[in-house]
Amino acid sequence: MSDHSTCLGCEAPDLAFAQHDHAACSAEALARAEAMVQQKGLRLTPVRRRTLEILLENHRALGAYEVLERLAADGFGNQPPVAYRALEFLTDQGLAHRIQRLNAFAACMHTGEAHAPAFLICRQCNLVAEAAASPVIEALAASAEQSGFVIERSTIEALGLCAACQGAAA
Amino acid sequence: MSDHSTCLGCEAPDLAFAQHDHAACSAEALARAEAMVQQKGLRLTPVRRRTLEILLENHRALGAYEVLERLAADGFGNQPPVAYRALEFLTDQGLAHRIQRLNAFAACMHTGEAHAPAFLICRQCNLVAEAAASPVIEALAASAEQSGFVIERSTIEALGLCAACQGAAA
DNA sequence: ATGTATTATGTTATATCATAACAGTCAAGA
DNA sequence: TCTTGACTGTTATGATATAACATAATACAT
Repeated sequence: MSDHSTCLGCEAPDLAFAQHDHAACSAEALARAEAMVQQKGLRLTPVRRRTLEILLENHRALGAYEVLERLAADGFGNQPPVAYRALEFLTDQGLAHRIQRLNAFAACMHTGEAHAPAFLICRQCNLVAEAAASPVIEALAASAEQSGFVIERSTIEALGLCAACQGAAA
Repeated sequence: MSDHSTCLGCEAPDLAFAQHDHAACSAEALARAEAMVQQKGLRLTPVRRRTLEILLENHRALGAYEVLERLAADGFGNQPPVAYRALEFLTDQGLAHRIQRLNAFAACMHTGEAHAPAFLICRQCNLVAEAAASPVIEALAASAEQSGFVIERSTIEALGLCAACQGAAA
């Protein structure tokens, strides 16, 4: 599955903040993950799959220990490496992203698509949306190149208020 | 002092990676910090001043515990809050920046100037340069606004290789 | 100059985040 | 079926960060 014609994330870049059929949204991400992993000859083992499901439950970022708690409740190991390893697998494969600012992890909403993500983090409701960062990164790369610096990986995270929370605060 | 005609940082956006008179560079940043703090009616106390000096010694980012070690050696307290509080003061006042990716802190090279910084971090020599992120952030803000998200603070950090380290690696 | 409020520093204790190292288990292919 | 590599679990520890309270310095009004 590399066809994104049905990719909810692609239709709504700020999906997390929009009303949407979340059951479909997460089911699709899971299916996409399974296909991707299989195609690479890797294994979406029970812990890994469950970890992804947990992240997919909503568009918040979860700390490793939150994930661990959930995994332990489901009968998996309850020591930190269990969660960290599953999260590492998911982030390595692009199925999840690490949000530096929160020391937390969020499911990827653009699995399979080459994408340099930027994150919009609502400080009120904690929802995290994955926006396209390509133009942003290109601008940065161009400016960096003036001094010969070559960018390999970038972190772009914005903290603010989503539309709903602005309304609520007012 | 709010005149930037002599601001080394302004002349060379990627100062950290360029050869420069670092004694002058750090002395200027310190002087600028003192002026700025005084003008705001705040106090650049000995710990705070020393902390800034330590960060200014080179263009690397230092972890709080590295700073603490240095402070303790200079006769200040040797418990974490000593370093964290000084660093918090400096970052609150815009005299230093936190590098999320490294859990570390770097002296600000554009004190007093309104600036949204982006950081270029060389993974080889660990130098950190502070580049202008305004265009980058504006692009991001424009895209975020489409869904009504309002950005308050952003983190833009790029990891890569500086010109010198590319040469060394080759 | 003296008392009072504020700000800053120091210390203890603990919370939170993350990984090294090793042992046991499972799955796939020779 | 044996072996190999990958995965999971556990123990232990390291690294980063903050809460809470006691003491000290400063500012400032009287």
